[in-house]
Amino acid sequence: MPKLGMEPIRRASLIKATIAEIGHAGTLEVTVSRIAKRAGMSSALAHHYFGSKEALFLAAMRHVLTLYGAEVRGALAAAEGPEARARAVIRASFSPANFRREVVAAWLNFYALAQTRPEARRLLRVYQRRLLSNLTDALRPAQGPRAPGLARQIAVMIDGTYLHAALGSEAPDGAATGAMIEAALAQALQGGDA
Amino acid sequence: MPKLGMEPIRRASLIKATIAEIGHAGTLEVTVSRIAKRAGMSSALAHHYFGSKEALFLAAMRHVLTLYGAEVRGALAAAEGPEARARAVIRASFSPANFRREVVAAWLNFYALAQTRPEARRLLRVYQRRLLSNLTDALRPAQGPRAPGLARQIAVMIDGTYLHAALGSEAPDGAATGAMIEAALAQALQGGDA
Amino acid sequence: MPKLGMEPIRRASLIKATIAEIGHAGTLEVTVSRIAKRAGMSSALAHHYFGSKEALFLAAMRHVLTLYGAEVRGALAAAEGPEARARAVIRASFSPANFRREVVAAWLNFYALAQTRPEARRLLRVYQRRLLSNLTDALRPAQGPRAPGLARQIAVMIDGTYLHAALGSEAPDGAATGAMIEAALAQALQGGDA
Amino acid sequence: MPKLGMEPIRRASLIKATIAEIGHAGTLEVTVSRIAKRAGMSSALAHHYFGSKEALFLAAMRHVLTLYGAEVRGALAAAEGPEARARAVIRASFSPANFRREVVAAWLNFYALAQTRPEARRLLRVYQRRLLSNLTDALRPAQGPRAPGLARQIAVMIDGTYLHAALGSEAPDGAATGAMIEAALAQALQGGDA
DNA sequence: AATGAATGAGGATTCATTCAT
DNA sequence: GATGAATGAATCCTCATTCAT
Repeated sequence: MPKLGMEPIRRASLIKATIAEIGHAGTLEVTVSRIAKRAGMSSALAHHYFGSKEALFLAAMRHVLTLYGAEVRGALAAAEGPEARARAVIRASFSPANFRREVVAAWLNFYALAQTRPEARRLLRVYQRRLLSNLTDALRPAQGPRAPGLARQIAVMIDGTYLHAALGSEAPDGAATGAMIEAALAQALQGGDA
Repeated sequence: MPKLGMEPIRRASLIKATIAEIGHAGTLEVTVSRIAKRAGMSSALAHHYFGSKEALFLAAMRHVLTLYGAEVRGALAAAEGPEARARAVIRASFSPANFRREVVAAWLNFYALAQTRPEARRLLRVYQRRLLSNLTDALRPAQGPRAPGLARQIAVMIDGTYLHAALGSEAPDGAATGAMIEAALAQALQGGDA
Repeated sequence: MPKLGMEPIRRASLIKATIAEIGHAGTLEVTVSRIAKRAGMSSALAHHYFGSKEALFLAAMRHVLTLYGAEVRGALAAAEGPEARARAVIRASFSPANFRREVVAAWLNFYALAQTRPEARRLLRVYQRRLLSNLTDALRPAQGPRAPGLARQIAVMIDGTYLHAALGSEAPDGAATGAMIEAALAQALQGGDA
Repeated sequence: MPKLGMEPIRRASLIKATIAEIGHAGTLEVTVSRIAKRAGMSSALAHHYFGSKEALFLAAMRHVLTLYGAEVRGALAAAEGPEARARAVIRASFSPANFRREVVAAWLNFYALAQTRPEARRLLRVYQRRLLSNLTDALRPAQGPRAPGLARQIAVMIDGTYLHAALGSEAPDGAATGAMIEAALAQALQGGDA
């Protein structure tokens, strides 16, 4: 019997290395060799497991989006009350795990990738739609017909914040950023009630 | 017979072609040859005028940012009253000239470029700072200490909207988008007054 | 529990798969992996049994030539009289077993292989020599000194026909082809007698 | 004004080098780099002029076939009388220019190539058809309905001879070979008349 | 016996850039 | 000013082959 069960380990290593490398370089123009080296293997093995550079990129995207989705789901489960649910989504978006320089850089580059690769675009669209529906569902009980508009507004602010963070030089401050958006939300809610 | 005064024309052609090509490809991975061909000259000439691919990209960025800045300035000059000035900035951001698929795609890619190239980063920072100060200045008379926060909120929404637009499949609708942000602004102002 | 006696079975599978794969691809540029997969095993096992890709190719060649040789011998044994013996050789060359698209393609590629690999060349030479002596022996009783020339003429026609068949789009028609050569032979004999 | 008119020179060099390299290696598995080096340039330039390895191979094939066609046409023009015309075709096929080890090896590999590449197959088919019609036309005046069969017989012998020559170790002897086929032809004609 | 794991070597292709004219 | 010519360096990808289990 041969050495077995390496595949999932290698795949995970490669995905992690891909995100790290893209984050580090700030570009999608990273070579498969670099990624493989960071993951501790030959580039040939990377191709063996993923078939192509693009497939590797897409897997990395899927991974980031999956992690994010899981975090949002977890936060939603723990939240009680509509407003709390909306805040939970925001907070998850800026949790330390997601809102790291590295991941933010990768995220931005995935947006760029989505311009060219249909599959990447599809993935991001799914993410957007889910984010939007999560927010809308959370806001509807209290805001009724204003919910979709508010949800969009918040979604746009989350993405815009990522964009800004990608430009900052220091490590992005998730807490502060989240607070800002939550404040905007609070104000919006308050304004609406007035 | 060397044609005199060709330089500025050639440079402009190349910059325009660069933006068009990046917008069309949705990537920075466009070749100098393609750009040059679109501009109706040899790639060698492109190098002659700009020295390197990177320099050409930066010039294109500068061009986009300059156009945008001019538009904002124009709108500001025509606006009367603080709120009108804030709305003017928003509207300029989504004017037909700026908020085209092509330009949006280029813009997004410039953000990605800024991750790697300090000069690109510098340019985008200047743009951000100016946008922010324009908005803050416009809002301060009526909002006082709330102005910076509101300004940041709007700025983030503008950028977030660009990001979203880059993902959409149809031509982005500047009017609708601008209206959404203006509505958010109005609400924020109203909420603040309450 | 190691299965005993698998070796000959595995080897035969691999040889068959090699011919099939070359025939199917029309090239020697088939990978060991593909061959092994077609034979239902891992490429590592193929190497275990044959040591190298080249050795596998040579074994496949040997197989084809051996089959052909057997067929010729069988036909000769059944033939009575000089002319019948010559016709038997021709017929064997275009028997359904040998004159299949797949085998013809492999055959042609083996000729190409013989350009580079001495062992492959040696094998083909042996085949040629045998074919020639079979024909010569068959023709000598009736044709005397003309036998060698006639034999060569027929041999050349057989090989040329394979070449043509390799180019045809439909499955090659062994019966018709053999008939043509036999007719040529008959004419030659008749012409000689005249 | 730049250095001009290199293209045809380079293309010719590359085609010549391709044939030489294939002939020398006896395989299509020659690298573009080797070909380019033999032609005295970088492999990048080879790609610049031909676009791909396959295109280069096809151009080389076309060249060989064109040369052959020209030689046949020349020989036909000089021949007087039906039989002489048929002999001319044969002789041209074994002229020193065409029947060189190198070219024969390339020829054989082109046949192998034709198994995979439709364009290569098309080219060879054109060659075959032309050869056949040349021979048929030459033979019809004297042989009438027997012409097509005879033509095919000769064509097959020509190709078979190339195959045999590819296997020989010494430089192939065009004169002797041609003579053999001509003898076969003569005999066939004589036989037919009988 | 058998195979998944792993890689080194190599090859086609691309491209920014330089240069001679 | 302008360009065809030319290339070095890189990158993705493939594959025969080896090895540990």
